[in-house]
Amino acid sequence: MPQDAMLRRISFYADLSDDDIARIAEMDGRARTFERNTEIIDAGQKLDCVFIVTEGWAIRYKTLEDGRRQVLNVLLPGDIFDLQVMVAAEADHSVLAVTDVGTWVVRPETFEGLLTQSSSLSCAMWWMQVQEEAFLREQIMRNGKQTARERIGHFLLELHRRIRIAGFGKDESFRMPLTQSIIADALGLTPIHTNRILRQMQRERLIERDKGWVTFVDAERLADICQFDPSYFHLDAMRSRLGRRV
Amino acid sequence: MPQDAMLRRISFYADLSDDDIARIAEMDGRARTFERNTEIIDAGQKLDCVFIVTEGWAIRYKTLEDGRRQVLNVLLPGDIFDLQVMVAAEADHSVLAVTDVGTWVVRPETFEGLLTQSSSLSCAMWWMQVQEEAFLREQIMRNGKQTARERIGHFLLELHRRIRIAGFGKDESFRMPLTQSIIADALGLTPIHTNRILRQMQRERLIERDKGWVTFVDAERLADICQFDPSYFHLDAMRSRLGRRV
DNA sequence: CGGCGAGTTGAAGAGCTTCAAGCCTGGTGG
DNA sequence: CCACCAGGCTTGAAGCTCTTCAACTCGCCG
Repeated sequence: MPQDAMLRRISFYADLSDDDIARIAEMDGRARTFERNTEIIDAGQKLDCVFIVTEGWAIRYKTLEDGRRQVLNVLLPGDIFDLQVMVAAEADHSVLAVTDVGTWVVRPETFEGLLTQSSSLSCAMWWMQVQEEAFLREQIMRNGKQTARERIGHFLLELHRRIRIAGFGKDESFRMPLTQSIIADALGLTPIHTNRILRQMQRERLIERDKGWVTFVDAERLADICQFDPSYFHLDAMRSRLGRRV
Repeated sequence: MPQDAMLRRISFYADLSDDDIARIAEMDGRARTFERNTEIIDAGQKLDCVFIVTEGWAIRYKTLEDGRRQVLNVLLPGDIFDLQVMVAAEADHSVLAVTDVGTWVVRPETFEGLLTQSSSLSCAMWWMQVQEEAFLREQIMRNGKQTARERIGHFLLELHRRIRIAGFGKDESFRMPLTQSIIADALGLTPIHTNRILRQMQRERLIERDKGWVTFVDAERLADICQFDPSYFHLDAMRSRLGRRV
């Protein structure tokens, strides 16, 4: 069911009642799929619906007039975008399907209804929002003050953790469909340099790459090198609030 | 009155009724001031109140373990931080007073009451939130894909516009209390290079600097050079929603 | 089998950093 | 009233990280 990804994700942020689950399952909306390499949202377009990623990877990005592209963030299954639609804003950036992407499209009123009806759902949405903003801040930190090597390691560790939260991947590895060009555009590097650093990290046995999978050989050492401190995920706060492991 | 800055700012985002204005004026809270160069919020601390800047400049920043500092954003009079407190999160970054800073401190319940009582206020808050996230994204873009020269110009143009919205500055100039070190830490540069570029921009007669004031000699040319496109402020959308100039 | 997108590698060069030193200005105290 | 100090600003020179340009390889799909 297309709402599964959303359910799985929201359960991570809040304890849902049976009513909540029913509300999400019966939520009015329609499925819409996007082929890989197609635009889901174009910068400048009027936003009129909330999207929930049910499947696949997408990227938010901005382009400068001369074509330079900056990837802002990665969207994974369970991610919701954009709550901006609530104030009828225009998109100030674009969203591109990196793989084939499945979405569930919901009218803002429907979504708003969901939030006002259930304080658990509303709270979960706040958490997702807080986390998303934290990702943006961490992205600024990484690209502003870290070396290419640190950026790439940090980025991979973040993605791994997010993929695990979304319910995919394994303990030390995950499928990573982003091209080196996309990684480069996310981290403010050239694809060439990104490639060199990735190869170097393999040579140093920090990571392994095979058929689109990334494996951390020694995640702790890597986290140490990159100064990856996952406190910005706010998992502790959620844990203590919910009284369970997250 | 300390709430003035907040009133002035919110009026920018929504048409307030007399009731709304009264609600803000009577909002329960206390004034608190911070001397320049003191911490307003420390990373890791439990957030328990909403702050509204009534006076002065502050910066949000993160530090790496080895001391490298990244400035994430600048806080100006009228800015509200942090709505994260609504989910009782811990601060994942710090806030530092750059000048002497006046704040109005409000309990989350009080603030939430304000939002639930008035849809205008709630809507204004959404706009501020959308705008703040847009600033973060623009910061990522700038630092990731622009040259030092472009970054500095873009940053100055953004600050000028924000200061104007906050109700300060003049058409082509504004008081800018950030040191070159802070600018450097915001833009992922060294203070030395920041200085060189600033001087170069003066020599090219793009800007003038005097006694902490920055003046744009030819704002249009500068915006062109930096590819500064203020659509991320979402002013058009607000204008059409409110039916007035903003 | 051919072509295309993605990945890989080398060599040269630009942009920014690092280290080092001097300057300017506003505030403090004798 | 002036000397002095500290923080911020300014400039030079050398060097490193990352970019640019160019070419080649690999794997996949029609």
